[in-house]
Amino acid sequence: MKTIKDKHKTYSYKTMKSPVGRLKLVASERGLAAILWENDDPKRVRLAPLMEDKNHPVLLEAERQLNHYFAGKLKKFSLKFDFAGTEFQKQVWRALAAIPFGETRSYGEIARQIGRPKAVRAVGAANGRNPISIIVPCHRVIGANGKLTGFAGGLETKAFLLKTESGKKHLQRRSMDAVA
Amino acid sequence: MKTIKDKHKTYSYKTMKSPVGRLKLVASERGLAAILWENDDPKRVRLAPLMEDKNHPVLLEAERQLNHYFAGKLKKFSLKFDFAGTEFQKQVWRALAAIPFGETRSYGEIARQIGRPKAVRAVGAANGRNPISIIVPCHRVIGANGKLTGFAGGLETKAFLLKTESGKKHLQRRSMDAVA
DNA sequence: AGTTTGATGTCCGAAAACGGCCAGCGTGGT
DNA sequence: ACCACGCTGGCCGTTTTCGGACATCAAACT
Repeated sequence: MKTIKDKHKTYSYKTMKSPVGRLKLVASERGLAAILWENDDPKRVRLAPLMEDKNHPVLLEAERQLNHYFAGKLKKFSLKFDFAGTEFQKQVWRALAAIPFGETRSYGEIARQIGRPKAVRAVGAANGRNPISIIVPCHRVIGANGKLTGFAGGLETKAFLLKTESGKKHLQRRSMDAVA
Repeated sequence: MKTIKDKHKTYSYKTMKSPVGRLKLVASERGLAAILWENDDPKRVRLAPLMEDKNHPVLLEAERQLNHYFAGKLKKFSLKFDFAGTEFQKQVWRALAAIPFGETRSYGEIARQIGRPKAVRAVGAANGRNPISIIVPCHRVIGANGKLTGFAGGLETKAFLLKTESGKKHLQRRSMDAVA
């Protein structure tokens, strides 16, 4: 039984096409809440009541910036987020958002950065729960050995995104090789 | 850790004095949500963000009716409720609300009434979680043998309320004896 | 007349499982 | 010596699972 509907907040969503497949953008009145893949595991990011709203200002703006990004014309997103998660998760996600275009970090680096050097696997888990794909660039986090380990949108997509952003610094090349 | 604040609904509350101690009335825009005892176990009824609002119309009306009730001038409350609970719990609570002034029911009777004759203990549990004390008269539910078994506001209060309503029918007298 | 037993929905705490990890070793090949 | 691998063990937040405990009561025992 157990039929409480408790997430009283409701979200608006709209979908858009992109080079990495159809995306579902989700927002509340407080900001962008999620970007999900077409076949995203429904229990990876959990959001209660969704209502379609193709004209939600936040969604329109997010779509606009994404299009620019995929066109190679935008390297830094500028949007308000409405994260729903634990304190720890939000710390991780904020750290992710700070990784510049074209660079990568290891899970350990993120762990150290948020002051929990040993919470490495936990960072991995939080990464996997990042609700805002692409814009909060969890794809820029790779193994300390340069290997691409996991990605909700599929490893090919992760590789594609990194390749698109490539020509930069860090472990970029090696990670590309690692997935090939 | 684990610090998600998820109950996005916010409630208004105000307190009032009564013959059974200070009460805290809580309401949403949809109706009365709770009436709690001064020293109510905080985990008995859980409500997220409370904001004091002494002029909330629902709260004022509830206070008015309660005062009339304690003055012996009101036997039937008339208010909109905003229950937060499982389907089962809401069924129980609705059944409670239907018990007339001055009468009592056993946990088993309630169980049968909602069509789950065997869910007797579950009814007891749901009773214990009744958010709206007094107005949703969980004090009118007693053991099949007439004993007063439990009450968030204390058994004395339960006895007091029943006594106040007494002079009616059913197991009333016996239950009074049972607690003495 | 007491005592035991089984059925029921929900909550709570404890414990275990589960990851998008990684440093430290040991091994085996050059 | 060096490197590339792979295995191992420990680390950590979150999720899941599980075992009781309840505002009971009729029926079947002792």
